[in-house]
Amino acid sequence: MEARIEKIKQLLQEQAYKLTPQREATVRVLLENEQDHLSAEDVFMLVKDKFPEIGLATVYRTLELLSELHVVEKMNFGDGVARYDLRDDNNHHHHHHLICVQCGAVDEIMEDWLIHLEEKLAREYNFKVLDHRLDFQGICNRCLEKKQAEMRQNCEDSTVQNNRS
Amino acid sequence: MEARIEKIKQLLQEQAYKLTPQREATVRVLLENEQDHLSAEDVFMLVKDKFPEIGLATVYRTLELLSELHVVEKMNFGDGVARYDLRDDNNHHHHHHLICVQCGAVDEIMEDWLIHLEEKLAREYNFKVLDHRLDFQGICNRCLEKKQAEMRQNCEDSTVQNNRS
DNA sequence: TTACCTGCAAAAAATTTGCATGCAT
DNA sequence: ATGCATGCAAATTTTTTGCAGGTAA
Repeated sequence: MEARIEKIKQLLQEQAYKLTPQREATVRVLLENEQDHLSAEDVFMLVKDKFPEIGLATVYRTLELLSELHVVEKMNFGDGVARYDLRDDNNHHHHHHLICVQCGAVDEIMEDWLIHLEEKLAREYNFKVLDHRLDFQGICNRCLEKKQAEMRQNCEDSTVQNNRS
Repeated sequence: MEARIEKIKQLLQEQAYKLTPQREATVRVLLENEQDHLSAEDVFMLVKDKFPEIGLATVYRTLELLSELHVVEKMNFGDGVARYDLRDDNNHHHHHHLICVQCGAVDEIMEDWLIHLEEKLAREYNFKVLDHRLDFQGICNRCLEKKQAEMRQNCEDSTVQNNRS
């Protein structure tokens, strides 16, 4: 944690930016919620707990800055708000998203399945890939299991009823 | 074209919606610009040419409706506006996007490269895929060629200068 | 100092909603 | 007449910007 903050601090300083207390608090919130996909408003409210006098605009400006430095990635899952994902130490993101249309959860797959597709693109389409994004919409394992459990339950119920009648 | 309008009309009527002149004009604009990725505002301005008294809210409502019926897909490319993509006749979209970070062009690849990944997801992650989205950010062939041409030009220029001196 | 940073408030941009009216069945 | 649809304007939501003051090298 401290090491990653240090690294981000260096990155900022290389470009003559400062890691101000507000920026550090923002980065800490992002690190502490790395698996979530927080909106600017989410980040703002979490930062406010530690740093009540911060303004929303500062959070926006910080996220914008971190986005330019490729420390975070600005994403849109189609719900009208931008969400921010921390990138890994090499400023790469090798994950894909599994978006559950039932419960809204966003899970991640930490593998990169697209390397050979990127090569294919360079070769066949003359497109130089700098980054990619892969999202799947569907039903997550938890919702599937819940549904299966319900179906089992219904089945048992009807068995009981059959026995009764 | 007329056949596809007819199909959409049927889809609407199945759900007790009407294909009003405003809605038809909107759908026609989408069909005529199928390869583009129009924003609501874009659609509004194009529809206004044929149907000057239409309101922006109606366009939004129509796009929302078409989106619910899976006639169009609402997409976000991260520039703050929602864009709308017509789906094919089976309400599937088998395309991926090539987004040029230089000129902003959005090209499409009309193949589906993810079928075996979707199988893998079902198998290994117990995730039921309903839809997916694959975008690549990078530099398109046109910008690459332009850059290459410029480099050739620079090279020739310096040769001339070398000859002169 | 100088240039960066901040909070606040106002502005801008995108989208949604309320409402009176219109139109088809 | 009933209920869906519309245009307009107002409201909401998300994000950006202007500005006056603060701060650290």
